[in-house]
Amino acid sequence: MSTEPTAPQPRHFIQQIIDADLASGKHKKIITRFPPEPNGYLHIGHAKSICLNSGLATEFNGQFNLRMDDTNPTKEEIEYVDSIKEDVRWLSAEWNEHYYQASDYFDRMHADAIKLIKMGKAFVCYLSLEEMRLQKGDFTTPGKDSPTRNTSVEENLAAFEKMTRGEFDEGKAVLRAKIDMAATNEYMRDPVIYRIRKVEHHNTGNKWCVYPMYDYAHPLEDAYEGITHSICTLEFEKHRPFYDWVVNTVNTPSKPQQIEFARLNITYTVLSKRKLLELVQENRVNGWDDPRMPTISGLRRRGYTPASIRKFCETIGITKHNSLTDVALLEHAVRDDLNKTSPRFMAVLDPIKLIIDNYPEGEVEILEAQNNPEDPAAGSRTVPFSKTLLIERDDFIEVAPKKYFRLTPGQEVRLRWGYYVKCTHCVKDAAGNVTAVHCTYDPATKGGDSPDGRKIKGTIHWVSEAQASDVEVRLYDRLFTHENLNDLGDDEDWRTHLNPESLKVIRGKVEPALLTLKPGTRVQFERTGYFCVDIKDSQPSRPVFNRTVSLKDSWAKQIVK
RNA sequence: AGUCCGAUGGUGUAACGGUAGCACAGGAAAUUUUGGUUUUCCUUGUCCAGGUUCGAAUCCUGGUCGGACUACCA
Repeated sequence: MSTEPTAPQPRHFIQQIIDADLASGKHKKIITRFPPEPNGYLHIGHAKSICLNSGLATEFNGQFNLRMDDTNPTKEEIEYVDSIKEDVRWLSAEWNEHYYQASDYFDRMHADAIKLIKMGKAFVCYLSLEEMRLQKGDFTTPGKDSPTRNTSVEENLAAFEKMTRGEFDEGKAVLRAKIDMAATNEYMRDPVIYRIRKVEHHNTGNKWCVYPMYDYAHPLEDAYEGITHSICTLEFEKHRPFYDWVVNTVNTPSKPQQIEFARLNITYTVLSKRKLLELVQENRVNGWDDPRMPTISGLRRRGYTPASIRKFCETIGITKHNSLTDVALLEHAVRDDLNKTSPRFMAVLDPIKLIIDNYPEGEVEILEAQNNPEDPAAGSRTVPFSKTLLIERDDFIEVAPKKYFRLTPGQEVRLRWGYYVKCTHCVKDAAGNVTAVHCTYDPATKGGDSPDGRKIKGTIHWVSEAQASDVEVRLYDRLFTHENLNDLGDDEDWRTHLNPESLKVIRGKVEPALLTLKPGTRVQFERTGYFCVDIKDSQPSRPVFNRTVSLKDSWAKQIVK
């Protein structure tokens, strides 16, 4: 039996490299890794890398490692380690038992540094930072050799030992690889591989006062773990020759291959750890998990699902050229997911009274409402109905434009799950603001169908005033008003483009069923958008709702035209 | 300035010498107890100039434009 021929799945360049490596027998099994430095919270750009690396491991039946790249104790904290693990787990990238820390390799890296010294491939240099910069040369001029470049192996061994014991102050000595000061690639001009940092490390405490540099440490970490494909972003392209130099000169048993891909950029947001840290430190947002932040924790709190983020990462693909992804792609991914999965409720965000003049005073009816028309299995709930309701202020207009299907004097609309009502008139205050809308209902249309089959164009949502609850609703919008934050002039501060209206806090009126939801629950407010119960600030029976994303609104578009 | 990398609709991508396809965005319609969803249709593209070839988005040469790099950060 043969399966129906299907179109071949498009394969990006990294999958093709792996295909070839497996076919040639270079590798039997692949091992990938995600190696964040624990100096900040993960963001959607990291999600791209996590999905890529863990996805490749799954696809090729390989292994995925999570590794803290913690070689610089001055910037790293245990708080970040914990948040990173939580976020990677939330995205359901499974590392199983393969959790590692670069700092656990410090002994081995140090031994390999001694190996390099013995080979005459590394030396201790006493040049100051400034002197070293001057001797480095530039794009067009070769660098100058360090005065200690040709000292004996014995001297270097002793000097490195002194460094390691803490006999030098910070900045007084470094260990450098001995390669070529005239190399066209600056990263090959005797790069520093160990520096002195007399700082406590969150994992190794005060055991060390010398710490390996990224360019030296990273290839070794990969090699120690047997990583086959070490995937990083484009800015490391020029580091690759040194990566290979380390692997080949130390001659590690396994020889990982570095592959670079383009990092993610999204319109109307910043995606650099430094800028995100500044937003937090300058209190421009309320922490790393502020729902406006593009961090994983921010998106989670905003109501994004892991599946929607994974879908987004799949959609944007993997290439080597820099691009700017429209945030609409992200929003589409979450709408698409939430549309299928979230139960519907009625909530009125900008209430105005609707009084049904011919409805009995004091009567309360219990109506049945479907939870999700997309999913009959989601069942139904009940909503109370009475003479005085609250509806959206937008759903009434005294003088209606063409094709307005909502309430306007003389027009009939359907109250969702309720009755047909016909608008009669409105009441205004002294200033001319509408304070209440009046209507009459047709008792024969209970549930929203009319026996005579007459068609109603507009259906609006509502809550019964007496039974409605007052809740806090947070309406989030994009954090920046500028589309491409990478495109600013040198003297232009990205902060000036912050959107002053990125957060609006309002009080809404909601149906009773909305009060008992657990924090983190995602729902749709019918005709409005997707919301979730805030996981931090909600209290029992006092939920706070975060707007994840609004529904598409083609009427709003039409009205603009 | 040098080296390296890249260039496909408005945006993100696919096509690996043989019909430029998909998704988003935008537009039109049908369906709809959400102006949502769903369905159908439409608009819009191979950076430029040469070359190789029966045939080029794809290979070659030259240009143009964009990005990365000048840390004892990662």
